[in-house]
Amino acid sequence: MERNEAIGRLQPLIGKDLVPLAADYGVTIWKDGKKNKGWAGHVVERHLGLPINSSRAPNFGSWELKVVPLKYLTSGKLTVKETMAITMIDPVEVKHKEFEDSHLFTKLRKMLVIARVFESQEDVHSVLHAISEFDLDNPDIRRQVKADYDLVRKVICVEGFSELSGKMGVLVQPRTKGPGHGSTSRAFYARAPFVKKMLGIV
DNA sequence: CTATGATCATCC
DNA sequence: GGATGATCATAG
Repeated sequence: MERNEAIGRLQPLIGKDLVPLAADYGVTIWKDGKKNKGWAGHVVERHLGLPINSSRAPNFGSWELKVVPLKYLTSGKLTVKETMAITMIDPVEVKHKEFEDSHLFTKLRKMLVIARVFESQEDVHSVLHAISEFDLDNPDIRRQVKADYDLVRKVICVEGFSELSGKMGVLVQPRTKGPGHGSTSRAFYARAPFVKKMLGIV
C-alpha cells in the first residue's frame, strides 16, 4: 500500500474515538489490570489491513507508520506527550553502517505520523487528532539526526553498548527498550521537539 | 527470548 | 513539565 492510500483511508478517522475501534478489531487494551501500550498503534495498523508482526523493516515496505500521544498542557495547549520509539539499536549494524544505510534513516526518511489525544491513563476515549506526513528532507534536521547517530556509533565503539544512555542525542536519543525485567536492549527515540516538527506543531 | 507496537513510573 | 529508564501485550 502506498502512503497516499493509507492517508486516504485514515482521513475519515480524524476526530473519531479509537477506543470502540479497538473492540471491533479485537485489539486488547487492558488485561489483568495491565495496559497494552501499543493498542492505538495496533488499531491503526489493523484498520489499514496490516497483519501484526514484529518485522524490523518499515511496516509498509517503503514507509513507516507511527502513532504518537498528544496531551493538553495546563495552559490549554496541545503538545507531544511522549518521545517516540523509532527502532531497535543493533550494535553490530550501527558500528558497520553509515547513517544513510541505517534502519534509523530508512524509517525516518519517509513516515506517516498519527497524533491521538491522550486524555487519561484509562484511555476511556482517545480521539485521532491528525495525520502528518514526514520526510527527512530538511537539511538542518537531517544533519542533526546524523550527528546523533554518529555519537551513538562512537559511544558503542569507544565505551561499549552498555554505556549508551537517554541523556545522549539532540533530536534522537538511545534509550532502553524491551519487554522489561532485566532486558538491556536499546532503541532510538525521537525526542519530543523532533516529534513536534514532524507533526508541524513546532 | 526479542522483535514489534508504544506508554508508564519516577526522578529532577 | 520534561527527561530518563523500565515495562506491557502480542507475535515469531
